[in-house]
Amino acid sequence: MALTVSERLGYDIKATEIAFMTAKTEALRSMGLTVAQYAALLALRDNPGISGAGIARACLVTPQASAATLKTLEAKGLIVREQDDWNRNSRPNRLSDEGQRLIDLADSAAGAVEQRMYDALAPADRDTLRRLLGRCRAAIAENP
Amino acid sequence: MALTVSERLGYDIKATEIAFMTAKTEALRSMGLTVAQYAALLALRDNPGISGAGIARACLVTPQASAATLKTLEAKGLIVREQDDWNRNSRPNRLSDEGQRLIDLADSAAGAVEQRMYDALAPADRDTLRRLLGRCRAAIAENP
DNA sequence: TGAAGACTATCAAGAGTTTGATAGTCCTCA
DNA sequence: TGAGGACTATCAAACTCTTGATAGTCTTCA
Repeated sequence: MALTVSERLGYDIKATEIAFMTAKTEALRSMGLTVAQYAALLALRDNPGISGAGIARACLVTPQASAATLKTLEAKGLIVREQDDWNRNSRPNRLSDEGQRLIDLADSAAGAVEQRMYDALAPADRDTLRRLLGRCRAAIAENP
Repeated sequence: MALTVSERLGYDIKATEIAFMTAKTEALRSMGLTVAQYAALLALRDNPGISGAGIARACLVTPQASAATLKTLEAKGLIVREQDDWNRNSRPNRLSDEGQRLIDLADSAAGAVEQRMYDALAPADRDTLRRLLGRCRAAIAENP
């Protein structure tokens, strides 16, 4: 017997993800950043010199998607794409001064959304939510 | 003080949503349906005659996106787009026989993913998860 | 040393979605 | 009755992401 729509947890998860994206998009609009660009800058701030592929993993997107984002960020002068001296096939990325300034500003705006969500839940609730979502992912990953 | 990445609940929510989408995409691949098409057919099965705008709301996408999906489904012969006799500006959509057959088949496959997630959680856990996600959405919606 | 495997970067093409805008239709209330 | 507001459908353009494929580089191990 199939589950009715209201019984499906996927709907709640998707709705929450969309609400989250919408709020962040709104918060970042005035500074001309997309959510993807913000996420890449954030990963870059926390991991200076990270590769494009590393950013892709951190942001849960494909390497191609992150490459496109980095291209845009470089054109905006927010990051510097180094050429490794030892001539390797990797291009470490770093924030420019302007990028550093902007990500701090952006994180004040978009991070506030996350912060509201964080503050709305007691520490035990946060652990519970994380744990339940982890169980969901584990269940999804099971073999059919 | 900004939250560290590991403290951010948004990451867990996004990761779960992606895992869910990936599993459903995989389950539907063999029958040539995308997740968006599956979702539209499901909304249509549960609400015969629903409008395109109604499907958009049910699927949490824009009316334009649902219109594109319906166009594809009509071309595949899975739905019938009626022209309201009373000449209104609405086009009720219904499943064709083939569409009815396919959505049942598709829901066996993709619904199983949802079912695994459902079965992995005790009833109390399911309520808790839904309630916590609801609190997150409420917090996100608050005024900054 | 040399070959296999894993990782990184990038090009190209296609699919799907969003924003923005236009127009017809229905309902409500003054 | 008639104007306003809400809803529906749809066209068009831009954007982002994905899949698919190619090629260079690093590491490991026989």
